[in-house]
Amino acid sequence: MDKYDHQSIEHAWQERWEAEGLYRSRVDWNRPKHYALTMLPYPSGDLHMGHWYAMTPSDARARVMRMKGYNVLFPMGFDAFGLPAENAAVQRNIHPAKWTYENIDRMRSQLRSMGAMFDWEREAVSCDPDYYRWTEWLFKRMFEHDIAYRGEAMVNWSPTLQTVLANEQVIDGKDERTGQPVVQKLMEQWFFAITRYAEELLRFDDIDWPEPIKTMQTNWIGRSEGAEVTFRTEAGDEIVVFTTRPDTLWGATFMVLAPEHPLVDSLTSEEKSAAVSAYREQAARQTELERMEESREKTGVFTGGYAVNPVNGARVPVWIADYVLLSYGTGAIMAVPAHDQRDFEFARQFGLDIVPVIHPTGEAPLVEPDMTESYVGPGVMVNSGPIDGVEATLAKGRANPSIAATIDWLEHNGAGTESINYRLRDWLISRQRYWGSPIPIVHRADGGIEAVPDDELPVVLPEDVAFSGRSPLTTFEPFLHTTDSAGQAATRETDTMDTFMCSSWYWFRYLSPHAADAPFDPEEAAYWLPVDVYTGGAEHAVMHLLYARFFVKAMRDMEVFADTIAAMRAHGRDPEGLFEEPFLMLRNQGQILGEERTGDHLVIDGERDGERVVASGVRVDPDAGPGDGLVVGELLRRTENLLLVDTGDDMVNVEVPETASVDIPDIAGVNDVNQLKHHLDVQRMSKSRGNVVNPDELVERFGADTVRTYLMFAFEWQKGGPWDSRGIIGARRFIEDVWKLGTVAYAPDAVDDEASVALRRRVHQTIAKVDEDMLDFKWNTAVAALMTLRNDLQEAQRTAVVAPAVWTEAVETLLKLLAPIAPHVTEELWRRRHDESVHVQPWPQADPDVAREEWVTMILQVNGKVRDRVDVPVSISEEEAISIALASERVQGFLDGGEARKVIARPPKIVNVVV
RNA sequence: GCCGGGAUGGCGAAAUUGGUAGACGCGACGGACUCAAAAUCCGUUGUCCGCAAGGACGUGGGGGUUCGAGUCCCCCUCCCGGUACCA
Repeated sequence: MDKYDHQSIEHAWQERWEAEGLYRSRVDWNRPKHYALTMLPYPSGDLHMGHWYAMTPSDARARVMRMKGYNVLFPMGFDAFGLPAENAAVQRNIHPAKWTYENIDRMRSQLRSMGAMFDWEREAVSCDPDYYRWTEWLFKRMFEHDIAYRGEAMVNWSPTLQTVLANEQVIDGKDERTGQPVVQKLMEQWFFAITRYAEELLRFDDIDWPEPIKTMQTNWIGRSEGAEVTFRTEAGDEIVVFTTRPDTLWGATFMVLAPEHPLVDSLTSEEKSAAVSAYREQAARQTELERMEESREKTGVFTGGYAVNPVNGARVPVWIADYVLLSYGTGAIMAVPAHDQRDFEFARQFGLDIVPVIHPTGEAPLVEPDMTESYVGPGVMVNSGPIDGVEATLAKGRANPSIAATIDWLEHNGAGTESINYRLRDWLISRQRYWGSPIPIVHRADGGIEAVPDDELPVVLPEDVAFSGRSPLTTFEPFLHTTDSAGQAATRETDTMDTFMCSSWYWFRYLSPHAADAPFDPEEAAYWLPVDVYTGGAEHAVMHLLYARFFVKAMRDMEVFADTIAAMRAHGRDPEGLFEEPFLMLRNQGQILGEERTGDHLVIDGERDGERVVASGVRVDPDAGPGDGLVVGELLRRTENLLLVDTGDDMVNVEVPETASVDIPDIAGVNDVNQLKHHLDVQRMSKSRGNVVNPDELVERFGADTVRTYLMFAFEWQKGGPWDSRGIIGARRFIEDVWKLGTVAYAPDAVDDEASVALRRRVHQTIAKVDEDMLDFKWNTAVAALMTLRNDLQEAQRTAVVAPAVWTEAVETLLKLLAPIAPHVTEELWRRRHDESVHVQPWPQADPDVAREEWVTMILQVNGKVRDRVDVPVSISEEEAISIALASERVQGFLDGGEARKVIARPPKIVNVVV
């Protein structure tokens, strides 16, 4: 028996699989297809644990499907445009293309070390002209169908990055990548009309996606039912407002416009003009961040103008305030302070009228001066003319009687219409950046724009450019100057596309990455589409996954799939419903965090103040013992400047005032409380925290099979969790044990039929368990079941009484079931026994008759507490079960000579005797 | 604040969806092998009481439903993710 040497085995098999083309996937209409997709990585430089965690289980499942007889496509590529490459260019004077392709080369070889069944012939790289030619082509189709349009809009401008960001990329008024503030700026930009698909994007009927993702997308789209109501200014201009509560119109006592609203100028009276423009300037200067950091106190100014409430002719003052956003609804609201908390606060702030129009259910009528907050509960409409007495419920839209009545009234009287509003805004795809797909548009001398002809695509990024801060496209003359369709001088569009554009269609390019006359080959697409299962991180819940869905729906409407549908029909496949959604099934993995650590060992000097200690000095010293300070112990928890310290026999609360000194020898410079490490402080892995676990080193030391097995075993996949470097040894022992079982010469001393039957039973139970768990993404329990089979095989080897055929079936089943998880070691062991690859073996099938247990342990309870256990045949009847239970000595003891009041029997599981 | 998800041994986690709580693994402890250590093998390992047989307690906290609750219902606490003046 030779020793398990993971390095030689893994290298050898990776090379041989590649040479044999084991993982090439070809269209074969005689076999069912399975398109498994895992999110493509950004080529940042090195593959990290997160990639392994996401990809290797996805690979394992694809392998199971393959062994189950499916023709499986499992491709890989790189999402290669983006800002980091450009930053590298500026900082290190290396061309973005060079930086990107070098990273791709390194990551490709790291990906190969996983031993995954990626079909590298189908690799697609989004920054290849071969690829972005078709990104441009898709943009052009969008342009032709008016889905892509040019519009002026308040945009999120990042002064740091010198570019515009999508709403999805702005978190808390800061850029999600750099954390730098973002300001509002009016600019002409390219948009995709994703809002046109809002309604369709809310439907998830035919796809199997996690509920949280569906909820997040639904919230992001933010559908609101209500009405648009037209108010008229005294100058005769119309102000349209959107409201979800048209029934409260009779309580509208003023209006508020967004500071940027176009009607502000004409509304503003002369004496208010200075105050209004001052307020508008101040609002424009503010970043979103500043708006949020401000106290929630409402600000605003009166324009001096008035409008007329169309339901009752009331004259209402028009204000401007920054709590009304130009980009949502119509940029103007009717304010109903009695029944909207924001309006209420505003009205109190500026002494505006508050008129209640809902009489709360079961309470006294609202009296304005006594109100301390708005009333948003149910009741009956009052002071509301035609809808007085109508019930107002908590239901939204027409489901609420008062809203339905009001909408009918508005429509009948021409004052408004039923309307639906979305929080979702059109997708801003312009980026003032170099390293992205060019937008194939030229600007004519006459100010018009036109698309670059298809046969001139792609508009190629010029290579020989210099990088500073701004995009070189804006100044590089050879790129800038071109001619339009009439041969006149024209300039190129210098914006490039958001990289989410590239990743919104990449799974189509995988089908035929070299196709020269279409984004994808209809013959390939007709067979492989749609994607059957998609795996990746939940952080893409609203951006990538929403854009991807939008793209497929838009492509469908632009008839990009016409040839594919024709090809499907030619092959007898029904295309109905196959081009509505990109990914039929979606599953998200969690995140692997940095390793847990113990808290700092602290020495604290200071004074006791009742229960707590107020520190004068805090020092980290691992060697300190009791008596070295007032409080000595491990830091368990820190909340702001409050520490919870475990001294070994007590928990002490310590307050660390700003004046206290903090000394952490490992961290240079002046230290503060925030730098103290507390117990169980787990964080995302990052270079700056120094808690990155490098998969390359683990693969070198333990082997890819062990790393794969451990990642699948140690976590609940959807959840993730902190890395534990101690646990990996368990996976390694398991792989080594499999090696020993697979290489040992088994020769029983004697054969015991009962032991043989028992082992076979366990084998078939394991098949059923692993099969179910692997399809259901429960890798941890699948591996646990295989470990249990390992334990049984070791036992069988020790006792040496099972029949050789049973032993062989057990070992070979273990190899086949483990092959998707640990593809190298199982291949080596299998090929020592057989000529073919283990990876093309049929997936084992559980025989229920073999797996069935004959005897089980029945639980005997008295008053619901377990008092005895007895082995019974599974077929035991209720009567037999009860008589066995009552005959039990232990049960008798609790009966104490008396009668059972009641006996509940669930044979053969349990009998509960109630006394 | 609102919307999701969660809390089970020293640790990662299981639990056929109302029926033996803690499978599987890590760690720890004891033993074997060894001059010794590592590796490996065997055993123990929820807590408490008990020499033992056994008993009591135990799935974040409090109540409830049930013969029986980690699982269902109500209330509360804490943690994670998303989102936030959306009219």
